[in-house]
Amino acid sequence: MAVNRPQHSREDVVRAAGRLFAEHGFHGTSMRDLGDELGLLGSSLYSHIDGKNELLVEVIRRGGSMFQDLADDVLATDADPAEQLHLLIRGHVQIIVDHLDEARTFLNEARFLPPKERAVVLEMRDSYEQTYRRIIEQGVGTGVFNAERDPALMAILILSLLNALDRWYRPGGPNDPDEISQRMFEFVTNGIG
Amino acid sequence: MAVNRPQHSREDVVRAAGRLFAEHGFHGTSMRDLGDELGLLGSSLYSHIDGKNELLVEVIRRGGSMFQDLADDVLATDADPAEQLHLLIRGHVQIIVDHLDEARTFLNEARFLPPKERAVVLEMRDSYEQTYRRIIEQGVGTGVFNAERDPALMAILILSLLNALDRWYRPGGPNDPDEISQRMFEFVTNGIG
DNA sequence: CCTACCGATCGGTAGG
DNA sequence: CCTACCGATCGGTAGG
Repeated sequence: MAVNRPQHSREDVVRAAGRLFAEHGFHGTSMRDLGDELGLLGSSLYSHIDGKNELLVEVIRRGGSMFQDLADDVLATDADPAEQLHLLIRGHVQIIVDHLDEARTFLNEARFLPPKERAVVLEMRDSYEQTYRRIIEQGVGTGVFNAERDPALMAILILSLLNALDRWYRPGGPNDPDEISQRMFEFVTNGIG
Repeated sequence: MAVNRPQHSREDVVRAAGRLFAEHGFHGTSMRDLGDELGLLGSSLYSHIDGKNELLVEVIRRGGSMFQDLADDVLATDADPAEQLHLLIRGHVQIIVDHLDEARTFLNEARFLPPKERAVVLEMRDSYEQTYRRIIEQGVGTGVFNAERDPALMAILILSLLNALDRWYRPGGPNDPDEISQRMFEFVTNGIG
């Protein structure tokens, strides 16, 4: 009897894992759940991957690298600080909207990563936050921002706004991504006062 | 042989559950973990409670009712909209700081509630969000706020800011709660521009 | 609150 | 990718 032919790629498995981890959480998703999602047995997944933890690492790595790439891209422009902040906000919203599963898993499930990989994610987040902080500081320097009291806290608050999007954004909802980023940028620069 | 004497109250069990659910998530916490936390066996917990789900419901109910009470208290004042918003922000920050475990469980684990209880939480959140929206609308009416384009979205953005606090607040950290709420209020009203 | 369990489910493996 | 498992752990119960 020949071994059955694979019907799915490793890529399919990672994507399905992202979907389930985002919706039910890492500990709320069993390998059998994941198998069901793809129409095969839980045990069959091990021909594509080494273990459940590897899937979490892979999904979160994908999520994290998108934000990292965005920060690199924005820093590579010679736009002024206000424009760079606008680009960061627009890009961040776009990532969450376009890659909701990976973003949600990155934002909500990273604490369940093995210690070493978890440390890597914490460094990535810190570096990403520093990008915001430096741009704010530059904007304070040129007078376009008025946050000299605490740019580090302002960076946290802006990221709080952005990262909460994965909790209320619904595809096809009343607000499209461009409108959301525009309103967020206006809120960040002017508040509601 | 007499039955052993209880060393813990139901209250102890619920509080310990809040601690573990907040840190490891509902599905990342076993009844044996919870027993360990209290120095007894997992099976012994069932003399205090009916099941694991009941603990989740109870912890989240406590979290949610604090925010509900805050909204009621603030609406009962005859302060102007800006002052009411300030009170909401200060109260919300205080709740998260003072009851971090219940707040984190309420904010992050409610999706694992049984359907009926989950629906109750969604209603509570919606009602709480409406409180923010109405106060913003009133402030727009009196001219103190400038958000006539979308008060509903502004309410979401303000709550995004507030609810993210449970992710970065560390007891005894560099920012005390009063300072955090003050900076948040300034950010909400003026932004960083 | 413990002893002594229960059936179900977990992540994962050997072999084809 | 399936068959046929494995030991460990899960939420929970009966009885004292």
